[in-house]
Amino acid sequence: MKKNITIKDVAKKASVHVSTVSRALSPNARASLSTEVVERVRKIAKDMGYRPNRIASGLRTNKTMLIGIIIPDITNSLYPPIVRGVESVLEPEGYASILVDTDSDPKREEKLLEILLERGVDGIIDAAVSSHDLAAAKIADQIPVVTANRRAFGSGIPSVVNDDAGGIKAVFDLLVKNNHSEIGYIGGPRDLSTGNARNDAFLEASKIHGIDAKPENSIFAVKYSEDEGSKCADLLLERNSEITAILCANDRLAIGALEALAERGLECPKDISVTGFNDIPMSDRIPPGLTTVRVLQFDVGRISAELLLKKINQVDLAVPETTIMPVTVIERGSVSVRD
Amino acid sequence: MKKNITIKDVAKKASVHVSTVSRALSPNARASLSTEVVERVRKIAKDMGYRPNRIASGLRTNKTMLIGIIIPDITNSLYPPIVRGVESVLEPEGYASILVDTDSDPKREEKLLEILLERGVDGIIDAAVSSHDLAAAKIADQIPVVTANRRAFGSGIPSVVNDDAGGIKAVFDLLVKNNHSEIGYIGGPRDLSTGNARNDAFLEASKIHGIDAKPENSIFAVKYSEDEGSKCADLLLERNSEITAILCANDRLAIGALEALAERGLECPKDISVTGFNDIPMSDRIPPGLTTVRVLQFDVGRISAELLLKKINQVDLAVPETTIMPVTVIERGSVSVRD
DNA sequence: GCTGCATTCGCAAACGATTGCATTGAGCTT
DNA sequence: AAGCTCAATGCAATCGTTTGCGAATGCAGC
Repeated sequence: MKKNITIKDVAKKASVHVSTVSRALSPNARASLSTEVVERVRKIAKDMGYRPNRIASGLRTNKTMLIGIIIPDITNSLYPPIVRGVESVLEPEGYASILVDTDSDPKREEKLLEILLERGVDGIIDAAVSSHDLAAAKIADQIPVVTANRRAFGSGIPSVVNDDAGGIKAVFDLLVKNNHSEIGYIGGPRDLSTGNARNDAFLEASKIHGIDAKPENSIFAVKYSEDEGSKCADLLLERNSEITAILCANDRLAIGALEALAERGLECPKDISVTGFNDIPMSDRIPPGLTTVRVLQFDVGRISAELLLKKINQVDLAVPETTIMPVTVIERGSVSVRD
Repeated sequence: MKKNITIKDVAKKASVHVSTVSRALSPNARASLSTEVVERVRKIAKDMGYRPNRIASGLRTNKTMLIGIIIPDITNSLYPPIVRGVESVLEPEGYASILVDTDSDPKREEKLLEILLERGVDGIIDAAVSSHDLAAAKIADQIPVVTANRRAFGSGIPSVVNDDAGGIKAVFDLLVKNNHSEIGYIGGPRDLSTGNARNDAFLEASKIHGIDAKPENSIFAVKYSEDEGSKCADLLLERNSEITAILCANDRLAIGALEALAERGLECPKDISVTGFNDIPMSDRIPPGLTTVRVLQFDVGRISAELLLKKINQVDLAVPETTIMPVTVIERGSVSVRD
């Protein structure tokens, strides 16, 4: 594996000083050089196959052009679109991204934040924050941070999230419109802002529609998984067999719920309606087709990155603390109209 | 945002030379120092909140402890497990990874490889190579590269792949065992090693079973997508209505095929059986449950990373050029037994 | 008390790029 | 022709670490 060509090699071949090469290659500094020299140096550099060393440049300028992306788990289909959204704005600007997974472990999140700092990332997109995240808050006054999909309450970290409340209310409305009144709720984890917001919204929606939110009709999953969804659905039905619809804080919970229904010999939507949240891939293909709330994860990532760039480039520019992305109810087969 | 603490600050506070601090903090060099000094320096460094600057260290040592992961598209559920597998071995060794998506565009792949080199990654895992990839081959003699899930024929790049041939033969066997003999085939893209291998295996399996592989029973998708699967299935059925089973080179093609069947009013598996490849998430939940070939993507990533580490640490150590991971047929509902 | 050898640490040069400042020289003014 | 300006380029320090080498110290052996 051969030695890399440096700016010094180019300088020698062009018989100019290294600083001249540096300037010739830098779009900004180029102006202070004669066009002939710029042309000559650039040609020589190209011919020699010169490849700038971003490490050296990063050391000198204190900008690595790297950003860190923290997510709970890339195998969870909710997160890849966020990553792509982030990349869609960062890559054209010359940034690359270091991706890390926390596995929803706050300890790991803290450690990974530290690792990212060691590597001198210019900013961090954190999609793995807990609702009251101390680690993230601490990091956020050392380096620009934006949270995506979730928020860390009281941290002052700008966040880009989906309209969790609006989505829940909308599906609630839909259920009520279809004459459901005994509605079960499988909530999200309370230590996540999404869980928080959706749970609160469910209560509020009940109140608005004048429906008594009986405690036995609500249950809270400890994590967003299919298994949890099944368990919760089972409990719900044991506690109240009058339930005609189950509103779930998340698609995976909903899929689990569907499974639990099937095992009990209950048919969806004929016997019981089910709704989800997120519109994850395949939720249209799982029978009877999940009625759910579509979120714009790509755009969540995109806008997070835009905000982050602003914070990086203009340190004390005020950016919106909370950006809420619109959601849309996607009606499929899992909700029936009662008579 | 406050200035970072450097080794120099620690040195001053400990009233020792920076080199002493460096050695005290390095697990290897630590031995050449007295234990008292080591202890004292480490304590002071910790108390001051010293955080090593990997950029500076990388410049000096010419090792960034970064590796690049190239995949076609992280939103394709086939790839996240590979990424996690890679991370599972690299993270404990102190590596972080830069993830990039090619969108299956060879031009982009080439550009991204260049970007990774500029950033001084210590090695690259490429899961986006085409079957005859020149860009990857060129890069591979400048820096350690391992391909995952796919291979670049004739490039000499070590690859970790699934037993594509074995998987296809196994499902073929299964179909034959269930008395299917008029078998349609939706093949993979020819410019991918997976497509290549699976297509060849289909032909070979036909021969083994003494089944005439009629040209009109085979069709090749230009990419692995549900849409392509639908289109191909339609064509297949138009060309030969006697087909009783469609063997697909990939789950997404199979899902598309299932859709096409449904639109034609054909029932799977009663009228036509369908098989896939990969066992992607949700393929168990899509009715009637896809019979497919399970691949060990996490392990593909894991072993790729292990190979890469070996190449990084011992430049001229011979590593296996091809590592083939075992596959298993997962029987679900999409294959019927004919009488 | 001197020599010799280890042990422990400091010195300073790298790594490759960037950038404020100094220098050069050409062209212009008077 | 001297003085001046300004454009174009060179000089050298710097970013934070690592590491080969050499200096200092201490101790053992004689």
